[in-house]
Amino acid sequence: MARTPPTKPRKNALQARSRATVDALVEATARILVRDGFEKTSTNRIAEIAGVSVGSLYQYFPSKEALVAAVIDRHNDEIMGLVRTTLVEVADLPVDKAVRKLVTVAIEAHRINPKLHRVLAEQIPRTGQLADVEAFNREIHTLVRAYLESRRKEMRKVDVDVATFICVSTIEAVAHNTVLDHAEVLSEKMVRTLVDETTKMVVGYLR
Amino acid sequence: MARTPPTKPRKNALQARSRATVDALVEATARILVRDGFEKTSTNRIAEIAGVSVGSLYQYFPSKEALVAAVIDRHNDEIMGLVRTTLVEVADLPVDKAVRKLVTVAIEAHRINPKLHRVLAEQIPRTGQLADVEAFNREIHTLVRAYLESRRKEMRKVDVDVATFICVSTIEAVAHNTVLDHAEVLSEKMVRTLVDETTKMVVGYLR
Amino acid sequence: MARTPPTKPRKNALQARSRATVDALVEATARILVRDGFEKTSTNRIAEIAGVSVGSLYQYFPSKEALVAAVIDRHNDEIMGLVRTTLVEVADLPVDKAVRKLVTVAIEAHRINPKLHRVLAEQIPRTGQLADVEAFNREIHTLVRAYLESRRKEMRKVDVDVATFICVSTIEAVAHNTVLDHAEVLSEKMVRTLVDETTKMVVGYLR
Amino acid sequence: MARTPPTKPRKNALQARSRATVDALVEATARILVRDGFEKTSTNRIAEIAGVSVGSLYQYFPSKEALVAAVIDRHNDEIMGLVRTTLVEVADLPVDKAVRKLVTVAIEAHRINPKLHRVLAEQIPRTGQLADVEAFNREIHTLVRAYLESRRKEMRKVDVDVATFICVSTIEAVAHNTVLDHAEVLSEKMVRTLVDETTKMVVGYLR
DNA sequence: AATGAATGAGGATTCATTCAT
DNA sequence: CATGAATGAATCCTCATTCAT
Repeated sequence: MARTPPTKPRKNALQARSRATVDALVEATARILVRDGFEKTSTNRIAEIAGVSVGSLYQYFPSKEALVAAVIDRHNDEIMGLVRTTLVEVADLPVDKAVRKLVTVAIEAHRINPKLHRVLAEQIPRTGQLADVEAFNREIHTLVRAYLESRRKEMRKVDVDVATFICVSTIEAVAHNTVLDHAEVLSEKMVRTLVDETTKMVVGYLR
Repeated sequence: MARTPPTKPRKNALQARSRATVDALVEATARILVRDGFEKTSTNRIAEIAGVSVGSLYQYFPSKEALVAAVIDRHNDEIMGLVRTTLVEVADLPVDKAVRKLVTVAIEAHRINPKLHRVLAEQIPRTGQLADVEAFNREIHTLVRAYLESRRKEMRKVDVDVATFICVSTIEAVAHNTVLDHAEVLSEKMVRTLVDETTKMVVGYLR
Repeated sequence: MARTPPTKPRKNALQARSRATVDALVEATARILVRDGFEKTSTNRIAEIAGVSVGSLYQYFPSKEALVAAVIDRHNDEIMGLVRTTLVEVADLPVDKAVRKLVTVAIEAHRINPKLHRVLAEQIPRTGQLADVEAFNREIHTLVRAYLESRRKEMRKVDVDVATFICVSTIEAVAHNTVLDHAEVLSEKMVRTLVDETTKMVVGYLR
Repeated sequence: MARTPPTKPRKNALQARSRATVDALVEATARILVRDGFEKTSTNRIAEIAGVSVGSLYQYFPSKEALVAAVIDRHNDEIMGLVRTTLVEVADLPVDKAVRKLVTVAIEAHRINPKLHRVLAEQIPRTGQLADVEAFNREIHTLVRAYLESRRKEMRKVDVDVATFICVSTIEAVAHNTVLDHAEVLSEKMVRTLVDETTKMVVGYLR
């Protein structure tokens, strides 16, 4: 394995000014990542767009990768916010209603920032410390698994882990391809159709 | 939009020696891509591993991207070979048998060279001329769609395009996650279970 | 000639607190110089180790060089303390006793802080204002010369300046090489032998 | 210990053009080292002065330190050439003649390029792989020791290692200080006086 | 006086690409 | 056709120093 650059933030930046700088840097990174892709994202450029000097950048982030990692974390947090909320809402619903909500939220999550999502999906491995991403995946798996476990009586006999794996993969893939392939032109009707169909498939599979 | 480098091979390399050089270069590119990742894949290194001078490399490929594109094409060709063959074999089979075969071949395809697959999946967009990849996706879609169309009578009423989209997404995702997440440790039993379950879901959905 | 940075301390630091800060800074500089070498000695690091902000550092020292110069001065002062004392003690002693004492004190001086001594020996020219170092050398020369002058009757006919130059060079070199080459492993027996031999050589030369 | 950059040349550069490039780089490094000192010696500057691109520099030297090491080696080779020759010439001479020649050659050696000598003396430790320098010192010690050993009968009873250490240190120090302190203004008369006196001291010591 | 966030010039190094041989 | 030396723009990152608070 190649050695990877450090990814942990350098300071915690609790003061207001620092906080603003850090935010500007992460925001700028996200923007450039979307506009130019990972390879063309240089630290000098990030600093420039953030309206900050390179020196400040390195005061808070030890490397380019650390910035990308911060962007990933921020994005994942947004997504996890949605997903967690949904899974709580869904806890007492029957499988069909729940799956529909999950499919819907998956698409919503991908729509938060589709281009960023794509770039990040591509760049995550290069970030080195992808621990956060694995944690992200694990949490989703755990939450979904817990739901399925609690609804076992409505379902046919399945290995819950296998079912979780297949459902999460499927829903994620449909959402990903829906949002990313069809880019910006995504009619509400189309979305509804895809939600319907995906729900049908997953629910059919579980029961 | 940034201008992208040329990606077409420079000459047709009809002579035997040329052919060998080209092959060596593509092979070397693939190997380094797997070993070191895209960022550390330099043309000088590729030439060295291929046992050729950089000058010769540029005789056959106008840019680094062209080499990566060639690797992608070669990999996609291998996959498409499998898929096309399978879809021919499957043409006269009922949906359940057919889906099972498709799921199986999807996993096989991902197992051809999982590491390369992963790297390529990450690098493709950066290649500029991603036309090839879209063509690849389009062909798969077309082939599967044709099969489903021909088997309409076994299926419930669905929009064939939507069904194709969902089925292809699902099968691809399960295969991808199965092979890449579970890395090298993938028991045959596990594979069979996942094939069974995925088949069950997709077939259940189509009928 | 390149312009050199200012090297004089910024204020006289008469207040007790100031004095403490200055000391802490000089001490920190010396420590980092020894630990990390000149190139890795940064003002931010010095301030940190000294438990002071960079801003404060620049309140007392106008440049990094000024700090290094302060360290050099402090070190030279320690050495000159020893040497002056010894030359006073030695004033009434015959040449053989005197030389032995001088050789001994030279080795002692190098042993005060050998690592710092080495780093400083390497860095001094870069300090710009190497005036202090020349002053240091001049004072030693002057003191030794005065002693030799006063003992002329015990000695053969020599140019006192030449003799001073050769004696000081020799004693300094033996002390330097003894301490720095043989690093930490320097038995007392070895030291005694070297003192004996060097004394023999120098005394033999003078008489 | 801090990690040190690589110091071994990258290629052997046997072709004529390469050889010229390498020479130009080493020569340029020496010149800049003398003119601006180690800290201001940047690779871009070296390349510029050498009339070569930075890229070429890095084709042959993996780091700035490697270049400095090459300069040191070249300089040491020049000196060792002189010293070896002298020790051969001196092999059959009595101690007094021999020492005189050695003192003379030591001063000559320091006069090859006094400024470079000074800078290198200061920078050697920072070069990391100082192996070559130690080898250099070891060889001098070995050669001188062998001579003294062979002339034992002319000498009083001494530990040959101790005598070698003291003689080499002394001669080196006098030469060093003579050439470097008195900079450019060094009359032949002065040199002769110093050679005479140093020889007298060392010979007196050995007999 | 002290703080420490911010600055940005400058330095080391890489690598796709060209071109003289 | 092949070679591989040469190029130099571009990138990451450091650190002495300043200055608003």
